[in-house]
Formats: sequence, C-alpha cells, structure tokens
Amino acid sequence: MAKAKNLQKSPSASAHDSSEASSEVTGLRVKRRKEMKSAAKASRFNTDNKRTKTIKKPKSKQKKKNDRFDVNKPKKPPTAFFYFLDDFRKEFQEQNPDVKTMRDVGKACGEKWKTMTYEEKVQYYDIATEKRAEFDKAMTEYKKRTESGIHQESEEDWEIDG
DNA sequence: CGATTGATTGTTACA
DNA sequence: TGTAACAATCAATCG
Repeated sequence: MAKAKNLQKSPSASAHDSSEASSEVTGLRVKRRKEMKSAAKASRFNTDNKRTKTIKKPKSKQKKKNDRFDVNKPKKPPTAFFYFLDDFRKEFQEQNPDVKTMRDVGKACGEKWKTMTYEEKVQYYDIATEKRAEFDKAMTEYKKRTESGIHQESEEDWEIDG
C-alpha cells in the first residue's frame, strides 16, 4: 500500500491515484478533477504545530448572518472536513444521542479525522476540490468585476421596496 | 427575542 | 511566505 506516503505530501494534490478502481466507495462520487495550481501547499508548512504560530486571538468575530446576499466576494465553500462532518455528525448522534451540539461532534470529528486514512479522506477532498473549482471561477469573475469598475456596488440599493 | 459563542480543520486571498 | 479570517452547524447562553 504505502498510500500514506502521499498523505504526508498533500492529500488534495494526490487526489488522483485511487479512484477509477473504486468509483463509488460509500455513495460518494470520487469524481476527480484536474489539480488546481498550488493551493494550500504553503499552509502545510506550519500547520504541524497548531494553526499558524502567531495567530492573534479574535475576541468576537465570526459573522452572524449576511444582511442580504454575499456582499461582493464569493463565499468560501465548505472544506473536506466539513463534508466529513456532515456525515460524521449523523453517525455520531446515533452513537451518542446524548450529544447534541456540534461542538462535541466537531471534537470527535477532529480526532477521528486525523485517524482516517488518505483514501478515506480523499473522498471528501475530492468533493471539496470540485467546489473549490467553482469558487476559483467565481473569484476570478469577482476580481474581474472589481477591476472593471468598483462603482456603485449596490448592496441594498436594489429595488427592495420598489 | 436575538445575536453570539463554541469547537473542529481546511482553504483561500491578501500584504 | 505567513497570517488572519472564514466556511457549516446548532444548542446553549447572555443581554
């Protein structure tokens, strides 16, 4: 096997090794797309410690809910981890009916996520990869728009009331 | 009533 | 090259 070898490099980058063999693993489509440019390669540099070293501590951030639509920038698609969370959450609640909040699930998820093997995670990585492709495109258009002209970005100037 | 936090990792854009 | 913020989620909680 020695698949783990790829994992240490970058899962998303090697999302095309074992796929055709098992088109459908657990119902998830393992459709693979061509690799994007680089991506989060740089992130892997120091993620081994915690999550970047000198991160500042946000007192209160995290948005609550956008007023209307995406202000202007394309929203970030969920990562592979989130997709895994979606599935894991269901199973977790079954085995742990006592647990309700996502916090606990996320905790268990994080631990399990690391115990997962490359092939197991690849399934989710691939899904996220496709989403990123869309996001990348959306971003390109967004950039284009900004360059084209940042004039009157009517956020709520729409014909709300008419 | 409602905005907010809390917890997870991944990913991206910007300086 | 690094970092900072954000993606889903939902119950509990504070004001």
